[in-house]
Amino acid sequence: MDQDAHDRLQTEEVVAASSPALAERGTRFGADQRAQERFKSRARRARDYSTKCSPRGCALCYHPVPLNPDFTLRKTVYGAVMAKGITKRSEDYSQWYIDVVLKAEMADYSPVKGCMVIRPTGYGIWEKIQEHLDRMFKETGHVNAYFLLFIPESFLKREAEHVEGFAPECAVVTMGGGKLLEEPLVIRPTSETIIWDTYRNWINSYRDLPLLINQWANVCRWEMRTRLFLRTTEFLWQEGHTAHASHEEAEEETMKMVKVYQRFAEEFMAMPVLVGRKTEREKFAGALHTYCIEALMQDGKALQAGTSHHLGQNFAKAFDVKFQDRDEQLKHVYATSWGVSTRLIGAMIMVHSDDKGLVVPPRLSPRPVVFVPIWRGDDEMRVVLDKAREITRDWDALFYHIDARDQYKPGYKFNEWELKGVPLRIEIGPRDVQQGTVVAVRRDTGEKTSLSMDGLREQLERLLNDIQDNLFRIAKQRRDDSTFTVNSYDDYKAGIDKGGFFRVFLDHQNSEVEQRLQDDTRSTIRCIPFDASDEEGPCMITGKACRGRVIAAQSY
RNA sequence: CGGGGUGUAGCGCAGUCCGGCUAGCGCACCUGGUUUGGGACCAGGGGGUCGCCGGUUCAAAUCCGGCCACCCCGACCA
Repeated sequence: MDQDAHDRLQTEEVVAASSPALAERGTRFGADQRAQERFKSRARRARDYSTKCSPRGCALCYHPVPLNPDFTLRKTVYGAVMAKGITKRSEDYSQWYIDVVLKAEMADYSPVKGCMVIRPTGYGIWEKIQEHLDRMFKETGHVNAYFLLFIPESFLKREAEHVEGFAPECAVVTMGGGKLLEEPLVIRPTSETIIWDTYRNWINSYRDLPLLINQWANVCRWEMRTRLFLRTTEFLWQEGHTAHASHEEAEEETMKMVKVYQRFAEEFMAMPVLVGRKTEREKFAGALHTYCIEALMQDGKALQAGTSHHLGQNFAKAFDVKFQDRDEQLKHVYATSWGVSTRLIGAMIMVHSDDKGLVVPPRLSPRPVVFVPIWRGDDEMRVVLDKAREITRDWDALFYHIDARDQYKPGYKFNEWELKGVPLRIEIGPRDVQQGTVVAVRRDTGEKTSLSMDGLREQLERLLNDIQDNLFRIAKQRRDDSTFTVNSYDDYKAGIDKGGFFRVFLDHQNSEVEQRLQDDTRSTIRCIPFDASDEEGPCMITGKACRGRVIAAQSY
């Protein structure tokens, strides 16, 4: 079906389907004539803007009550001027971040508050993250499965701490098919409950253990304040959920996965991280303890980039998941869960990017090399493009891209690809063709080098490795330069607003200490690092003797 | 929920005080031509319920009343 016919069909169906239904619902909910008119116009607008609007599935057309009659769509920002107009980091870091996300076309605002559209440039990076992590999960014995989006409300209430932690930020579906549901369905904020309810049926014997499953999914948490990629109402993530026969084995798994995250962050994202344990206050709702990786952004704020939880027997008890052990006893299983999300994309941006735009580490780049051909007139165009195609004939198609667009001049393309963070740009013009060379330009340093066309692929791979290493080195240097060791609370208060990780003595078992820290300084204990020394000292707030320094910082 | 800001074409804005021609400008977009080693140029063209509702008026983007949305900064929070 051609697009026009498709649109016509949808229009007719939507109007036919929505108007009577709306009118009926309007009556049912006691809405007056005007509200109905408004809602019809809202549905019409939704139809106009949503070409995918299916008469059976469109949430906008089928919404039972016009929650907000003056519904308006958010403005979108794409398509206009590119790198021009990126706020400098030094001027306004938050605005810089937003500018980079929007202008590099990573994501866009959406008609729904707090939600975003992940555009191909951003989604391509998520796919690379998935590709590498998925491999690492499978290499460590995990398999993928998919559970469900909807969680019966009662499930969430089964684990006391868990429900307390998540209830306030849950979205709940109360209607389906035009009728009130028997039991409201929570849109998953995380899947422990539904998964453990399922695991009960899958686990009988110690021979069924360990059960090592991962899920790639979307989740929904109704946050008060959202930021592109860092905290959105709906986001994408992976959540691993494992079941084990013993506490020790679950602990080993929890530790193993936080280390997988560390390796991924450092080797693929070129992002150095601290690895450690969360305090009681900061741990996952329902866990015995939580391990995490913490990264430092360029503005000196910390960002939690991944977590791994030892859930003990809490969920097994709440959902009655037992197995018969070798000793013939019935025992509750031990659980872990671990996850990273599209927040990692935000981390990548804030660790590596610069005032010219995005900087993508080569290993996260969907196409790390872009050719910008240069020509004068049709003859040269043919020669240059033919040469570029000849050079790349045997290359992996996902290694490079030839930007043959004729409506932009090379200079424009240079800026555009820099804005989008492509690690390596290859300039190839008539002179190069004659000399058998190309010019390679690194995104990280801006350095230009002339390379021979012979063995170009290998030279580029070397360069990419160099860029990857360099990005990590710079990020690590910055992190180390922004990590401070202080002993007095006064010194801490004097320094904390400037950002950075602070190695301090704090009585982290006392939640009042953390509360006071937060009230005084808007900072928190990010983690109790694994590699903390045995050094002893007085808590900088209470003076109580502590062993080992913790990491405190302001955070996102 | 508090503070600040903004709603006029896809984006950025002018016009609003002091009501009045057909609502402008730059970028982007379309057509044709010339260009192309760091954001090209010329000519022509398309695109706007001025956030929404109501009021005042011969006449409202502009004045009055009400509402809504979004962004930023806080508060809150895995």
